[in-house]
Amino acid sequence: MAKSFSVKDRLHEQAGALTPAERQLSSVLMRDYPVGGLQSITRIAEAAGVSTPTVIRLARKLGFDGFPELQAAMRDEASEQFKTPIRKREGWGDTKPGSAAFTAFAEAVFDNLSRTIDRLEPGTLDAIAGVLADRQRPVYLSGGRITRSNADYFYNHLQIIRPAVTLLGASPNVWPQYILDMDRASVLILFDIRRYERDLERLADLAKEREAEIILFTDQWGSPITRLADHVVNAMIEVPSSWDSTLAINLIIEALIAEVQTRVSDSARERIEALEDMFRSTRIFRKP
Amino acid sequence: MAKSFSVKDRLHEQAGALTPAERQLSSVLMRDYPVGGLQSITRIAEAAGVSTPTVIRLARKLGFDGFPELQAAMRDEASEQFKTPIRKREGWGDTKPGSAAFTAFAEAVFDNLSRTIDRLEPGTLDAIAGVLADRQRPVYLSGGRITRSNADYFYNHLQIIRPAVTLLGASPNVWPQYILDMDRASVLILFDIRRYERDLERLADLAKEREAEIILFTDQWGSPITRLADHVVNAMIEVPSSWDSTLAINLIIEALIAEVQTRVSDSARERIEALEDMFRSTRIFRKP
DNA sequence: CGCAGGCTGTCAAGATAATTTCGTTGATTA
DNA sequence: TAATCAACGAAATTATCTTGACAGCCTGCG
Repeated sequence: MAKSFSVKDRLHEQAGALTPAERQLSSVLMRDYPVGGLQSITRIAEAAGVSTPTVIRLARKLGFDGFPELQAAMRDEASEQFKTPIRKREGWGDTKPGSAAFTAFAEAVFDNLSRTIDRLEPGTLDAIAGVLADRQRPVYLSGGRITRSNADYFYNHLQIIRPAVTLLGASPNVWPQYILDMDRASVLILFDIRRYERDLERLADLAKEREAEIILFTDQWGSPITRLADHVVNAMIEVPSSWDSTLAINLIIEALIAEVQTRVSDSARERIEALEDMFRSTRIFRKP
Repeated sequence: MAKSFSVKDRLHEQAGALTPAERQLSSVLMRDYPVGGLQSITRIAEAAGVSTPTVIRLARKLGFDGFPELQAAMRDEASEQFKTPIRKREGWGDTKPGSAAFTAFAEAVFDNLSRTIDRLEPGTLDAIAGVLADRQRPVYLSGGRITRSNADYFYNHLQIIRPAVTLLGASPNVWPQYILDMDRASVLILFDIRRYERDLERLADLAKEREAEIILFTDQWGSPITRLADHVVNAMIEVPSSWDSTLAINLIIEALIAEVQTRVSDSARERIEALEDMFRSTRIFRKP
């Protein structure tokens, strides 16, 4: 291969042919590219958690004679990029990641995330995490046409962390039997963003009659269920697209998963370990 | 080495106290600042036409312990200047959105998102959108234990936008019948993040044998499927949690949905409207 | 179950870099 | 014309890096 390829290019080109340790290393190199590669081989190896020979092997695989040559190449690239007067830097400034549309989209998402966080009531997450960390309380989840995936994602994790978690299926016909089981200890997590769905509201009504605690994830305008909910998370969902973005909802979900996991950690540890044993058939890569 | 002034500042500050040889050296350092200072002391000394002890004496005069410290300082400066504007994200300092844990989590997510974008190969999104916008090509999706939800989310939208979209179920037992249908026109979208799953790799193998085009969403380290994939998206997934974050993957998914929607928009419009009519007539939602 | 082969770390030798020591140079001054 | 001293580099010394050789480990296969 010709010398004109950047280290980044070469890494990507060889991506498929890299061994696990080399991938690990590659990701460290990319992390602070290209300046990160300008320290001694020892330091780089340490940062990546691999041995120094592995670094050399990667350098060779990329077509260099040895590590010093790789480093020289990266230094040249760094120097080159510093010389270009205006930030022609890829990624954001302009151009590269495809269209301007993508940049606009990404910026809207960033904006949504910050604004969603800003708008959160201080105690809300804490309260929700507290409720979900109580293993005595059965948890039910349901979502709308689109947000069903979000409910599914939340369910997926919760159900591993703690017992008594139920995902209400897509078809409202089967909901009543679950509703029958609800009581004041029950927790119902609902997702309802615009194009608010009547069925969900009815579900919330019935659950409230049985005094279940309702946690609602909705959009900036607020689903009608707001009036019934004990805890409400308003996420910003508008992006330059025909579709709404549920990324802000996912952010909150993931944060809650982390928090709930922490709170129930002792009791959950054995649960998770048991599960992992069962999943052992799938190979593990590398614990951080 | 008390203060945190840049090397440039220190050189300027000491300008009057420099000896001729040091002045010479200083000017060489400034010529390709700060990257020029990142080679070995020998090379720098040669370039400046001075001896290596002179370099060390200058480093000490500037307040460093030795040459390596000076070099580390210059590397940090270079690295700092390389950071993309978005990533600085100093904003929301102390907006008390609850715990410090949450703030840390949110910051990690922001970092993940921007780094994921940084790392995207320029043409990738474009290429993927192009493939998915071709309504002649049947699309199949599948994911792992956790990422199944992401696949589901993508499926949910794609299936509304265009025909011939299939979500492969949770149980690998039923995959073979779908694989039988695949050919060189088929597109297989896979999600595989760490704790890479063997079943998915096998699926990819079989699909590749039938010459299907494979689109892979994986993590920063890269699933083994990378070697088989025609398009790869590497998302950063590490957060301060026991669980990995798939938010960056979702960002790309949503961006792709927006883009594909735009490309097929004319033909998709009638499709969506038809669907909405059906939803309206059966019952459920109201318009926002 | 045992073997083959790929992956990766340990170790030690050889190479290079960084620092110290010390002597030379040249300018300044008595 | 010495004597002094800062500036500087050559060479020696020490520290660190780079690389090759080798061995352990895991995985896949018969």
